[in-house]
Amino acid sequence: MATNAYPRTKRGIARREQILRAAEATIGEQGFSAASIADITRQAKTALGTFYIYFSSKEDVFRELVLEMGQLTRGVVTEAVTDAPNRLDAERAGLKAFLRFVAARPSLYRIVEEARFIDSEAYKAYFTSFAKAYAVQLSEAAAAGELRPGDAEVRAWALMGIAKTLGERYVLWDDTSDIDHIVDEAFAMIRDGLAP
Amino acid sequence: MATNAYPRTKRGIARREQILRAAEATIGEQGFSAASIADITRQAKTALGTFYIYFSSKEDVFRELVLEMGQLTRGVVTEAVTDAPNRLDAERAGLKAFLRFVAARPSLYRIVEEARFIDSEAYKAYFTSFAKAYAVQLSEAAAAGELRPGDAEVRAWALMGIAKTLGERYVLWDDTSDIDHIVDEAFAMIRDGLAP
DNA sequence: ATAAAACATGAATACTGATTCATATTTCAA
DNA sequence: TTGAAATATGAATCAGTATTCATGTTTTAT
Repeated sequence: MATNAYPRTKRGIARREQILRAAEATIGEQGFSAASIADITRQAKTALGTFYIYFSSKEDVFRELVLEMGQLTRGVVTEAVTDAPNRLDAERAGLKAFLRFVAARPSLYRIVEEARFIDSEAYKAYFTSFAKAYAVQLSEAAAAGELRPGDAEVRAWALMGIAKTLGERYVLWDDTSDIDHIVDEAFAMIRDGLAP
Repeated sequence: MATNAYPRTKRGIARREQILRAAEATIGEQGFSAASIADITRQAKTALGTFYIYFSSKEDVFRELVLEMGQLTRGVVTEAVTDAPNRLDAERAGLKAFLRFVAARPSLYRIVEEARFIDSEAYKAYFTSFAKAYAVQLSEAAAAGELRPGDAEVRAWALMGIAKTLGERYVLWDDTSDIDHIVDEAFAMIRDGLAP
């Protein structure tokens, strides 16, 4: 029926979740195009048609995963940052929390990045909204004298760029590295710059 | 014949180039999956089958475009950096040259980013090799006292992350912004850090 | 207990688009 | 000039897979 209706029974709720997690794993590993609905339902141990009871299309699950990632990342970073005594400490804590999250949910992270090519609106919305909130924090911190003055929006995007790229390189590609070391080095640069 | 042989006549050389440029534009705009061979050859004003005289598959043109981007970026950045008096000036010049290049060849840039999902080996090779050369520069500059000491590899990836993300946000999404301003703000952060 | 609503199934449908191929045309070395 | 090699053509082939649907099974409200 391609209803994408929310399930009304316990069984339904569980099935939908099964399929969502299978989609996360399958699409995360194989990529959006290569992952077929059959692959997803096979992994979820359900029949092919069951997929369409809960999702109206492949794009649809994908979008839901991107949304989910948005909420999770925001939650994880926000929580990590709450008890930081100042903005610079918050930056370090936020970066570390983000990289840990990438390590914990690599598939979800890859999906968000692929969203750029599958559902660019969702991708833009995700990062633009994140950047906006981020810039507010940076701006306030600068006003409070906790940061050197500067364009908060450009800074927000630059800092997100650092986090994204380090996550890809040192967590997705090579997860044996010591995250703490990466965070320390990157943070030193963020705090003090490269000038001697 | 799916030979992917290099052409032997002037006409052949010109045709191959036509198709390559059409592939750059078409794949760059629509993305790899959405861009069909028919779209590409239509744009190149050739017959569908002609494509397979010069390229063995869609992946094949794609890979060539990624390679091409690698050479061009390296060339552009290297040249921009040659007559910088010191490493910090080189960073600024390199960032500006990169953003200008993204503005000049947005399709090529999008293709490289999509390579992560289409031909991840080519993608990894491209960035790993770039990062390696970059890290050498940073390392030597630090040894010469032009930069504060620090992990050159992490720095290289962080700096590449800044460039990539700013390129996406301020050039691909919103090319009306003033590139010089973006470069100045980002560079100030790279040089001096965020600490007050 | 029972019927209506939810949910599950997987074979069949439908469509897209990559790749091939038999056939023409053009180029170029001898 | 000429014919062998290169190049051009686009209809036909072929494979994959997203989505539907007719038919069962399970759950839940009464």
